[in-house]
Amino acid sequence: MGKGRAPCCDKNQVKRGPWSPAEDLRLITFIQKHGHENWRALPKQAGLLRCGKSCRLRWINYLRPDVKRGNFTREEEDTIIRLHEGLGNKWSKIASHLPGRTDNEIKNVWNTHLKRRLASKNGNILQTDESKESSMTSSSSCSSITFVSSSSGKRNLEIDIEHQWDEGSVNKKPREAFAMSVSDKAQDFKTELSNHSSPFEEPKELSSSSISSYNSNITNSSQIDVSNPENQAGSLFNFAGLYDANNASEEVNKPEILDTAFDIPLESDLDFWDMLDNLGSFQSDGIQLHEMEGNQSSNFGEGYIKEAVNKKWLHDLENELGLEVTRDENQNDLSNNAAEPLVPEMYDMLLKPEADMGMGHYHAWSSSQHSPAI
DNA sequence: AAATCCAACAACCGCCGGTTC
DNA sequence: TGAACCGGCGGTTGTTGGATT
Repeated sequence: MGKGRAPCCDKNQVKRGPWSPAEDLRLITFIQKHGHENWRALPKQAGLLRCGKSCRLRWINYLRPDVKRGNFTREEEDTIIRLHEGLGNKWSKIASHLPGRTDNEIKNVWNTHLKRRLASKNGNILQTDESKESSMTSSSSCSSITFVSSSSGKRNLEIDIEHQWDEGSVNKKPREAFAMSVSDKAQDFKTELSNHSSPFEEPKELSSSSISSYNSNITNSSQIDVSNPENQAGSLFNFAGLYDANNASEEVNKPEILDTAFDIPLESDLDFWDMLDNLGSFQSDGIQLHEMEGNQSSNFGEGYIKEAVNKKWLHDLENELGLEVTRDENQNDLSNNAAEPLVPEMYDMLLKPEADMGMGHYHAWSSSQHSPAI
């Protein structure tokens, strides 16, 4: 073990604070192409003015495609509580039992929810509020749609179609209340969705079991198969959905070197530009159910009714969220229209077959060593 | 409507253990 | 053998935005 070690980086030379979309994109693109064998060298190689540690944390906790977002399910919470009894604050160990969850996220959940809940339990104070809360937090295990709208500590926007239709927004936590405000607006689709098989039925199959093939060892899962366009597109969607329009301007200690989004060299990032091309063609014609031939489209049932329901719901949702953007704008300026990528992500999540549904922020690319059993 | 409080969570910091030279 | 390097971990802080007063 060394001593008197040098700091990992010169704090004066690196940018700190929230990550900008351009930085995220650069990091994602670099890791997709080259992996992350050396975190310390990575920022320089990738052209990022960030500490290697910061890059690592950003990737692991946020950008990694297999990060599962959204509320913790009741099962997950119970698992955390159980594991914490045995392991204590060994967040990374606990995280290894929870596919898609990061140690940081678990730590936060513990500190903000579970610890308090246990405290009140132990004090015999736990009563109805507790059960209310648990019924809400458990909702995301099934068909929740999560639009992560920003990158820096802001609330995620979550719309849980199946579980929040019938709940009032009273006594909701902020996030749930906001989600409710959206789903309330969508109430007029409820009838339609109940009359026809809902586009969101599929995710039910998707609970934690379908994402069990998770590799918690980041080091061994660094490489995304960039030869697979689906990985590229999926990653971009995942990434792109992280921002809102305003966030792009949020900077701390701006060195102003990276904020010209998309200044990735054309020559060296052909994959990336291919990715953008795919994205553009994907969204340029609106919802492209027709392209989902064969088994994909069959996952959602067939016929125009569902398609119409999908479209209607989606457009209403876009309106509700203020995301409605002309397709031309989308294509012309991706970097300046940071809110736009939410739309393709929505499409992505809605249209992808069940294997990918719910993986909007979650891609299992390795399944070697994880054993969820406790 | 403004001020304050508080929950949530991304990000930072410092230390530790393993590995390399 | 031990200094240096590196990734990882756990604790803590800072920022944000909704809720409450």
